[in-house]
Amino acid sequence: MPARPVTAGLVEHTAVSLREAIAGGALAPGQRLSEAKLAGELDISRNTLREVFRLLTQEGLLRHEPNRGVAVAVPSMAAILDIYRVRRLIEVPSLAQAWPRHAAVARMGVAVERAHAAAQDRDWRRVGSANMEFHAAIVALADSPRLTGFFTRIAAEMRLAFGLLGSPEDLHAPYVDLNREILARLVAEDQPEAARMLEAYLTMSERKVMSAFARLESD
Amino acid sequence: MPARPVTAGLVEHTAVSLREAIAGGALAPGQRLSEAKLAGELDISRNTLREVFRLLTQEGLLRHEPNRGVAVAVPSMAAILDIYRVRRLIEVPSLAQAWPRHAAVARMGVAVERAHAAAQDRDWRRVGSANMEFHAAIVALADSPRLTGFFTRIAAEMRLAFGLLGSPEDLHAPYVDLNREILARLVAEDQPEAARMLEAYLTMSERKVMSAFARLESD
DNA sequence: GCATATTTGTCCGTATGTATA
DNA sequence: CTATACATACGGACAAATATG
Repeated sequence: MPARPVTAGLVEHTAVSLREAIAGGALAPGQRLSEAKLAGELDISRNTLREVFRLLTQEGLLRHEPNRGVAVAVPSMAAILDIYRVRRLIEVPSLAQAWPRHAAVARMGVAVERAHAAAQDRDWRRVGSANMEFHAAIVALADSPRLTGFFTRIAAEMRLAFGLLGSPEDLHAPYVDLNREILARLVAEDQPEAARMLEAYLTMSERKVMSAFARLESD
Repeated sequence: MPARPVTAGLVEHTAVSLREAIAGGALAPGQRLSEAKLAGELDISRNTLREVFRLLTQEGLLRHEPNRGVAVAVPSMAAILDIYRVRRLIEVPSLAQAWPRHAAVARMGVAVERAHAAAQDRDWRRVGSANMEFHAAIVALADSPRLTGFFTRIAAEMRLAFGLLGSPEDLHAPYVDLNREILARLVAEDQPEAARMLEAYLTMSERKVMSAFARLESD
């Protein structure tokens, strides 16, 4: 039984599956992943799986310890603080200097509507996803491939943290209307006010995430 | 003759070598890298080399085309514009909000001295390296692991571009004294003026790089 | 503290599909 | 259009490091 007939994209395909498994909480933070076992479960070879591990390690979703294999990354307080500092640095100027008729503005609108619909269904995980999409669109306003790629990595780490915290209502719900308001200010060409609101959002969100995290660690 | 006795770090070690080969110009931009051939030359297995390729592709030094292998990335005008936009976004706030007695300030000083010494030797490549180290230290002022990692990736791309342009005197020499002045302003706790000077540097440098690039493409 | 089992790191050989001369 | 080269992926092997009893 020689090699499988599929010849392309197995690594990328597997990476997508693993990303979802991690962000979705199927793999708990800190859990070690055995090459041999996982390769067997996914029905791919160890060599292929190792390449997937390299990708996800680079993205910050896995951590690699020499001769000890890889484990799902565990978000720390320091990591969350750092992530919000970076988000402030990137998102606020992107929004402040945005052109109000940029294509990404439409993406922001779609995200707002999706968050609204999800909130009516009381599906807070979907609200969280839509919210991240909203912020990804803000970064896209800057038209910088490198910034966009960097934010994608950061967003993956945030999803990991949210998965650890659960996705309770008060972590995502308050921002549905705030996001809509930010978008309205932007299309009204009042970027300074939009940027101020975004900064307020980041401060509030950071505070909530940090306190939820503190509750979690005090077990 | 079974597996080689070395057991750790072969991938990282090889990645370092390849990075230097690329940044140093031993591998020309656009050149395709054959797995089998390179693996033979470096005396490592193809599987190991493929993992190195994943790393460097993620860093932007190589480009990967499905079923066509990897090639050394070729810097484009768009890439250089993007890099300088990102550098402005990251470096200027880092410096503006810096604590003048941060440990990274010492690194800045070392970089200034190294650049000075290299300039007296008229070794413009070494001047360029020291200059990048100076700016890496500026980013380190922000104390953000994610920002530092991101800048490392950007710096690798810049070295690639400089290698393509050659390292002529006028591309690096003017900044030795300017960097020293920026550092002096910072230790004098005049961050606003230091930040202004940094912004002026970035504008000048970007202009020179872009025009050198344009000369290169008009062949 | 030692012998042993497990797991990672690396190698090789080979099959298959895609691209190119 | 055929031949050839090459990238992609598989499986098996073994040495070294780590974990376990």
